[in-house]
Amino acid sequence: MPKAEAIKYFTEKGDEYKLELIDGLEDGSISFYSQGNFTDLCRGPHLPDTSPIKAIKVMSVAGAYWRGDEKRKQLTRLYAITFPKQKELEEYLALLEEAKKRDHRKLGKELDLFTFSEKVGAGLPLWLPKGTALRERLVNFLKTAQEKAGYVQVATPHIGGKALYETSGHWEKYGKDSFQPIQTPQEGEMFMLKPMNCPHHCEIFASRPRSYKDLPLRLAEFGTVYRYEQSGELHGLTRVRGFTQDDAHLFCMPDQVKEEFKKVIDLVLLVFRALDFKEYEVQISLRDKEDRSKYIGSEENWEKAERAITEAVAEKGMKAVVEYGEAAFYGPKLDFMVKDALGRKWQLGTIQVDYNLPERFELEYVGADNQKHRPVMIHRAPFGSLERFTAVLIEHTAGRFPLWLAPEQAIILPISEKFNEQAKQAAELLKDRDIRTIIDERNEKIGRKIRDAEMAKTPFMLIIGEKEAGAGTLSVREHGQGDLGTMTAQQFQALVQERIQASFSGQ
RNA sequence: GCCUUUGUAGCUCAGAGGUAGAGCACUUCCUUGGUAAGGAAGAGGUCGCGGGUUCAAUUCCCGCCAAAGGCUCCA
Repeated sequence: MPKAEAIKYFTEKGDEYKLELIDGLEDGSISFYSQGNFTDLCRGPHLPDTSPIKAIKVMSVAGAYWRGDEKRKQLTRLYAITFPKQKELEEYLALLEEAKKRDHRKLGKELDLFTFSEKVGAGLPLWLPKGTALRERLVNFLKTAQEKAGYVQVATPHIGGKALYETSGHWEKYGKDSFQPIQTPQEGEMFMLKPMNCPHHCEIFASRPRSYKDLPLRLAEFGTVYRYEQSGELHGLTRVRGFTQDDAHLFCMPDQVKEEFKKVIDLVLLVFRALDFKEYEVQISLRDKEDRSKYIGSEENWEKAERAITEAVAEKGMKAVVEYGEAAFYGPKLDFMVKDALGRKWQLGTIQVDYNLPERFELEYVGADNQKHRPVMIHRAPFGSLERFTAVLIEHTAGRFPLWLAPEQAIILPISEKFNEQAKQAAELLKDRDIRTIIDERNEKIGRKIRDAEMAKTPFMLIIGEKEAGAGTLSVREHGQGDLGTMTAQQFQALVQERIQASFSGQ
């Protein structure tokens, strides 16, 4: 249809939205499609005809901003799904049901990992003992890996003077949308809850003169930060207002950037491999192509930073997608995206090259030439945040954590109360052998104890009855597998160690 | 923040203008049982919070808070 005719058609219909769309279309590329007596502007075709549509279900309704712009009006969007066969629709719905069972919010509650309290506040997770046990293991795992990679740990406070964020640019960029400054009895004195760790780390770098011999300086901190996320964005542990980043800032000389960046890629991949994350997308997050006002720093710095990332990725031989407009305001990023149970993508690991904050904080080191030089910063977090990482881990494993991470690795199940004493002795023995063990001392039958332990997804169940008490052995049952037979505590320990080692060597 | 929906016991949920109910969990007792739920009794709730309408509100209306699915945002 010619453009003029299309405009006439929608003017008569009084459809301002379609008129706006036509306005942006080339004359000659304007097509209409009809279905029955319904005719509308459509780029089409989606289907040759409607015959394959046999099963339809409306999934949800939601408001959606016109053309994705939150300053524009919101229209009602209907989400519906169709299949050629009713059975396929049912299968798809069953699949969704299965995915919901892996939902970390549901499993987090069932497995006693974390909780929320209205009194504490939305988006402020409370880690329960079992969740904390898991979290601490993740932390220790990464700390060990980082120590090997030449990182040093630092610790900084949860707040920082407002001036710190004026220097970094965070105040200007996010100040209004942040938790507001904290006042003190001292007139005019203000502190911010820290939304990032980098400014504090910059000050550590600046705390004394640095030599090129000190570089790269790798400052690591499991730093808890607070961001006032929009209320509608909060989502379980994946999007929260208080979270702990496995953060580090690497201060390097310009010619060290690429090499350091590649080493960080290796660290992220090590983490993903250890946790069996096989499906992830590597995303190069660059600036918005049109709107450059969102970013700080010179064109030259940005180009250098983007080049460092692109080249490092190419030299690593990694497949990556490029997304424009996804960069941080101070620099481009390499993001590792992983999907949750329902297929929603989340950013976990991130590595960022930053020429700008060192400039803003006037960071310097003395080079071999005895001249002052500006370092380059790499911001990086392999997990991203412990909260989000744990959430995705729960959904990937459906709560059946790798043995080395399981809050409880074994549960001792006495056949009857008569064997509780022997169970306690066995538990002590296993704890001495560094196996996290609990006992089910309840007055219940063995079938019941096994059922509950299976539901709690405890990796190993150790049954002690008359036979075992007499022989000094344990009957071992593996979660989801069944009876493995009897063995001594020593043999069981060997089994556990073997399993843990296997999970680290990629089976 | 915006749109739609939801909020009843620790959990999953039923209920109705006349001050609440089930299953599981919990406590006690009986049972001492060998690989996925033994039996009985008991206890447990300001029906998210604050207003309003009404003789009477947990139920109807308004506001707030929180949650779910989207949109927008994400240092």
